[in-house]
Amino acid sequence: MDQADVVVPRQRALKHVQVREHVRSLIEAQPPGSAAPSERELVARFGVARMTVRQALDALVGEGLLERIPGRGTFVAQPPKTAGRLTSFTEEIRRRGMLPESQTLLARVEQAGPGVARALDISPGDPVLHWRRLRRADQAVVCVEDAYLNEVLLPGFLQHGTPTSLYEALAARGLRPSEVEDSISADRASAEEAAILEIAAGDPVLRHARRAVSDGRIVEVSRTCYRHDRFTVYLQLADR
Amino acid sequence: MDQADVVVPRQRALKHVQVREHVRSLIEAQPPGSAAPSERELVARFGVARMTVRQALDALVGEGLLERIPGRGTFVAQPPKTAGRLTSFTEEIRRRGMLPESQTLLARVEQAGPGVARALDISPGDPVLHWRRLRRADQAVVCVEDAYLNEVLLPGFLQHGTPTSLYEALAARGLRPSEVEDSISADRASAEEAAILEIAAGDPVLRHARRAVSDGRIVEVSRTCYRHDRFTVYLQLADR
DNA sequence: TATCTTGGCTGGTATGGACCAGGCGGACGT
DNA sequence: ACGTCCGCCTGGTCCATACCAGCCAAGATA
Repeated sequence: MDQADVVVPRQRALKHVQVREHVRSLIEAQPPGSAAPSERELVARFGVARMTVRQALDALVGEGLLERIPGRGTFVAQPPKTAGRLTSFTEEIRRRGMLPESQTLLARVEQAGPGVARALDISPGDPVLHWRRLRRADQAVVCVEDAYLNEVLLPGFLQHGTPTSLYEALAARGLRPSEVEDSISADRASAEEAAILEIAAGDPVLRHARRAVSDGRIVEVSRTCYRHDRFTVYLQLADR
Repeated sequence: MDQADVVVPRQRALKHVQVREHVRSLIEAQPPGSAAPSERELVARFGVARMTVRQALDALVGEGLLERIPGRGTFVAQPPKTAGRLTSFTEEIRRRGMLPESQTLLARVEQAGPGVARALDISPGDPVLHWRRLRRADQAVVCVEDAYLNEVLLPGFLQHGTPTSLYEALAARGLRPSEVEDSISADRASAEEAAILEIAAGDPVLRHARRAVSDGRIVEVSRTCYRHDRFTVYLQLADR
């Protein structure tokens, strides 16, 4: 093996990706309904074939960012539409125009118990990161969350301070969840939960359990207990 | 205007549609993982350009029916995966292997109040079907549901008895919801709800509100109140 | 026999040309 | 002043060709 084989993965930018990202940056600040560059215009600007431009636009149309109207042009599609999907607490609170905060109550490596081990698809006793946070929105206490992370996938995850957004930290490691299994139920607050959430024991709470999968690997298992008066889950589902 | 202009809209079958449907029929009986015809094979078979074949296969890949593997071929994808989506109470209970039952407490045409009118996107005072049902799973009381239906879209809906499954009845009229907006929260049972659900007033309940859209028209708005000890919402979400 | 090379397959990217139908506005004729 | 028609622009469809990278098995080589 000579040096020539030790190439940096210098992926030469694909034409259609260049065009796609250029258009994406053009339209992301545009209001819905405004016109995107025409296909032939992009052909001239980038010096590429029209099929290449169409491939780029197809991707954006597929993402729901653009809308084609034959005979008229290509336009920025209506607002996010099916927004807020697969979001974390931080992202969800921000989306509602509030300021998310997070106070770590506990962050340590534990040995997985049988329940957590099964949920994370590891063996009981394997190391897991247990991270308990009290979460606020605009200063008001909203929920307490216990997250269990597969330590093997996240070496030294909590060494350099605790990130604000778990999902953003996972994304930075290429482990952003792409699929989740959630369960949502109502229950009574335990004495411990009530103390943390500043409510009375037995008050209604919303429980949310999540198993998050990234690239076929289970990266996060969490259980969250919400004050019933400060949080509602909103969902948009579509059959396709 | 002569007769030549009065053409039947004889849409000559588009090539890529022909190829797409042919491949669809080929693969719909195949087990996941089996190979689909290669692109060049389809080019030869249909006498079309490869771009056309790719356009056809792109559509099927987009539908999740096919999966491309560079250097290997195109294969029938794993089954839909994301099962049980956009289901009604009846379907959801059946999916859990229990027997759903429904007892109509109220079924009549009312004048829409301001809240329901806004949710149904009609004017206050317009006629709406109000249908309240007590719902059971394996005989056990689970929830009470208030559904409001757009009377204009469903003439004589409750005339010939009340259907068991609302969604199946809607499907029979081509109005099965394709998109829904849900909100889920925890709360305390009101005195009336508690009496119906055979629990104590103030006990925790899970509230579920839904706006269901079919073909761009809002067909159903409902509010459901679940006993916290007998129902949990399960969800599978995926980013795409 | 075990390893290496190679060529034939796959899908992925890209070019450049061609024609169609539909939206739309300006030029034209009434 | 008004309506019609035509030409330009748009995206939609389709063709023929070319080269790339990855997979894989068969044949060549050590």
